[in-house]
Amino acid sequence: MKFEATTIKDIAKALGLSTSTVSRALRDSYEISEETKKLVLECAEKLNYRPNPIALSLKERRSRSIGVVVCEIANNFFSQIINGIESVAYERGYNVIIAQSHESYEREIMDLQFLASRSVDGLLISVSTETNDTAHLKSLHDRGLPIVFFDRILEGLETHSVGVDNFKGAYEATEHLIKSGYKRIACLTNSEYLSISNERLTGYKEALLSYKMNVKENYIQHCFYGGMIFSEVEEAVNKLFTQKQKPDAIFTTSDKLTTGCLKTLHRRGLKVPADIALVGFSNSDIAELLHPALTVVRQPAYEMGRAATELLLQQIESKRPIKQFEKRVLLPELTIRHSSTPKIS
Amino acid sequence: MKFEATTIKDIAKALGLSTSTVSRALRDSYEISEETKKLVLECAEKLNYRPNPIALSLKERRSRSIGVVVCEIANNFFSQIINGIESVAYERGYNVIIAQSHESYEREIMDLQFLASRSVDGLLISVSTETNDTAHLKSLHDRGLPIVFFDRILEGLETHSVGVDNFKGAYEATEHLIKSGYKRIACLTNSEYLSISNERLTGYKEALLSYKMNVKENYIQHCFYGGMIFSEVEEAVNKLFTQKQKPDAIFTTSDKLTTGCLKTLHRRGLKVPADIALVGFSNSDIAELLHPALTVVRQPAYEMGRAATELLLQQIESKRPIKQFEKRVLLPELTIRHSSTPKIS
DNA sequence: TTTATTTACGCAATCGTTGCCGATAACGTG
DNA sequence: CACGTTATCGGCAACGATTGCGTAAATAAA
Repeated sequence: MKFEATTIKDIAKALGLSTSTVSRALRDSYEISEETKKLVLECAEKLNYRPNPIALSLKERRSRSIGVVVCEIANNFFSQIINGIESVAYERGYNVIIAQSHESYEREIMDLQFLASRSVDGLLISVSTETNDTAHLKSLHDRGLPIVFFDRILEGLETHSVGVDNFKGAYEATEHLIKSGYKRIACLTNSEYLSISNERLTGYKEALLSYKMNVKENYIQHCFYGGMIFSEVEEAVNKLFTQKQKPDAIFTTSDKLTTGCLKTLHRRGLKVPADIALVGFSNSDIAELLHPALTVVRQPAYEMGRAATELLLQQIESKRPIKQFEKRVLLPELTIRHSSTPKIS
Repeated sequence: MKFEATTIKDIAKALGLSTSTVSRALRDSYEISEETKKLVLECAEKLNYRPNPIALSLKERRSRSIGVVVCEIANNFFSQIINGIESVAYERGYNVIIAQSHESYEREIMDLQFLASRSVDGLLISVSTETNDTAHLKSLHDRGLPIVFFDRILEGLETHSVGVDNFKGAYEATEHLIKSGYKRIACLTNSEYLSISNERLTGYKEALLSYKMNVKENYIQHCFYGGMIFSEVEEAVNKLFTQKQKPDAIFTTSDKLTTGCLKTLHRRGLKVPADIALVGFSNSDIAELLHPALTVVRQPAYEMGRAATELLLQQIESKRPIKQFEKRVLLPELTIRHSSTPKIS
């Protein structure tokens, strides 16, 4: 099964011209007479000619495609990010090739191999939870592949990056719980490898300290796979309830952790917020429909995707290597709903 | 900024061989001595050689990439589908290029242009809600581009297709409402252009008729943009409540319609299911956490994506044009939760 | 020893496009 | 008339990899 498209040769043959002339006529070169140009253009139209991007890629050594690596597509936050990425890429005539790491370092390396071998012009990546070194990225980057980090950012590689103010998001969420009267606030967070985990965790801790509350390590649970595996979340939540002093609120630091946590609380028959309050990072657009309506920290995912892609394309299309790298930080937004209703005590 | 990869020429030069010999050695041709092969292989390893897929594409007239057109990525159902698509494509060494139609016919045509010009080897498409003819697809299909429909299937084009038994899903959902004691069951559905809408609507109607209940046209509301635009859903729901006989249950036929409907009911201050029951198609994985826990018809989205991609790749890689087309129909699953609790009357 | 066969490799064309150079004709200039 | 200029166009090579064909050398067969 082949798909035969008309080439510049077909036009040349039809008009008795050379391919060079046709090529130039199509690119509106000054060397070609208006008459010939018109002929060529008409013929191209008639034969429905489309330049072959593959041939162009080969010649120009660029593919006009960018690679995107995320842990999962089926995740509100990332699908919204991809939406933003796709919108800019589309505007600028670029393909988006998507790969999922499924939170596996090994798979991430395979993804990069794959994307590099497909000659992507640039890379947008939110690293997997297992990733704690930059070796695999560095080798590509050193060979000249533009890379932009988004969401999960790795130190040790000089590139652009786009994220949110994780500290602020976490601080405000925790502060909100404190101000709502909660005294024993636990935190469910991702792998310690991830920059975002640590920033959010720090925000949580700082908020507690600001209000003269203790940071209890027992109240901090790490879920290595960040909610991708439900049983892990369930176990972490259960651990929180083995404490002598049971927490009266939980702050969760990612989308799947938040929903996973809520699910576990439901299964344990706990009432939110009566028995325990819940505030979490989430980009679900039905947070208000949850039981109870969820207080969430929402990230501007679409804008993050757009910003990251703009930075990447700017770098790809830059004539000179870029030395000055930008770290763009957007603001998360706290939306207060019922899951953190002020405590009655 | 360029990304220089090692080519077959570099190996040839390094070893004092011709490119043909290197090429053949790498492909383990019988014409090359074991000795030379070993040299070449070692050198390729050392220089970290990766064949340039663009050059291969140009020569073999295939790009090893497939195009996917959906209305929206940021939608549970479609992101799960894409997950399935990506999994098969990755296994088989294909790229996935994603385009969104945003439910616009015009945008869909542009997407197809774009994908065709990027020389995709095949196309997976769930048409936009505005699409009601096959002209744009037919011209590509006639020129030999393999196409597989999924979810939303268009008549008038002989291709493979993958969907669910929409009739059954809708029938069972409606039947469940009937058996739960609901008497005035309304239906919120998508554009009449879409095959899935009609099949689901028919399932709804047939269920009513089977139980000797009237089909009231006033109880059927079409949302042209299928929930993509919230205000449309809100308006449709509000219309249902202007009836003299207000409905006591709503059946919604797609993911965003279901959540949009629930959101509207919340805003109107209606209790579900006490004031009105709700059952809908949805692939949200937090349906059980909604208020109330939602009774849903869930489609095996991941499997649909996998099946569609397998059919497409089979067609792409087939030597002879395929004459016999398959319509693969998977089974949706009804999960009963609280939003359709038996009526107390 | 001569001829046939095998082994192992190189040359060149090809995919579609463009850049560089060269060619040709018409025309103007001194 | 000789030469330079300009306008228009064609030929060739190259991007990276594959492949049909040709061929030299080595080996086997006659």
